[in-house]
Amino acid sequence: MMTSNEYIKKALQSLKNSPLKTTKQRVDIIKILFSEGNNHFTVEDVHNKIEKLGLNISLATVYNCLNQLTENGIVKSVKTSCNKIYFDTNTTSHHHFFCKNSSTLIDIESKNIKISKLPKIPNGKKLDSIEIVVNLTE
Amino acid sequence: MMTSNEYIKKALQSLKNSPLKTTKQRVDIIKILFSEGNNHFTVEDVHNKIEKLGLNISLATVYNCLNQLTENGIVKSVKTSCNKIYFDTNTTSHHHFFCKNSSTLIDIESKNIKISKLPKIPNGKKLDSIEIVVNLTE
DNA sequence: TACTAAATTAGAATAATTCTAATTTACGAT
DNA sequence: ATCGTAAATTAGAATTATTCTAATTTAGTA
Repeated sequence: MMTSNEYIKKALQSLKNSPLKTTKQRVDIIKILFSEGNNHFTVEDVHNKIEKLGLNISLATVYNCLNQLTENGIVKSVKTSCNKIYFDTNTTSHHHFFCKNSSTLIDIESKNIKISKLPKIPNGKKLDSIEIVVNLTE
Repeated sequence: MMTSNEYIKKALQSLKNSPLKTTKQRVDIIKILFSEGNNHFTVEDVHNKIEKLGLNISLATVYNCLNQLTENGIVKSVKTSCNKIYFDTNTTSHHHFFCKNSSTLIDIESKNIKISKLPKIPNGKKLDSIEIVVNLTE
């Protein structure tokens, strides 16, 4: 199990290895995202934390930053049956519980869910990814 | 295999059996939705067909109608990794291919996909539904 | 230290959807 | 058949999430 500092360090290293510049805003956002290890955030969540910390990062930057971290494999984005995009600090292949009442995501490790039969992929297309969401109620 | 008229008749009967009133607009929209059997529509798709047919149904009504048909089990709604809600005339339990390039949905029959292992449902929650989306590229 | 492409920013723009409040309609009761 | 009423429809405003724009600032290389 990694400590939160290790998660942050690792993510900052990925940022350095990416073509993205290491700006103050990106470092602050990465610290917020990875301060609790694997976690899920909406843009709103991140922006709220920024305000609470007294940091001054515009909403546009939060969007830009999260999108670019996603494009560069530092976080992952997840769409759910509510209308917001969630950003996931767990970039390994995995699936999700989604609780409709509380609008929260919970990771399902790959090894804990198994598909034993898949349909034939339509002609001319190729498999990109399989997303499984197990919807929960309270 | 049902004919399109049979699909329409069946849906209109479900409308009659529901607490919803049988209005001209709802009948027109059901005819559009079910005229090709199982199919997927965005609100925009439906509204375009309405315009093309020279019908006069406001966008608000299309939204209201599709939402209420969904609430009453006459259609199903599907969220995809693009940001639109799709309405699905197939109300049986099934899954989807989603082609990211063309933004199209294709049904996967329940029997053609099988989950052989499921994680433990978190305490205090209960299983609502499992949504599997097999994302495709061209 | 200076240069330049990239990043940040505020605010406008867009896109999908929902809300509002006035008008119209479906349909059960008369 | 007609009436009364709750439900449905409507146009347009409002909201929500997100992206765009264009001016300013900054990171990192030369």
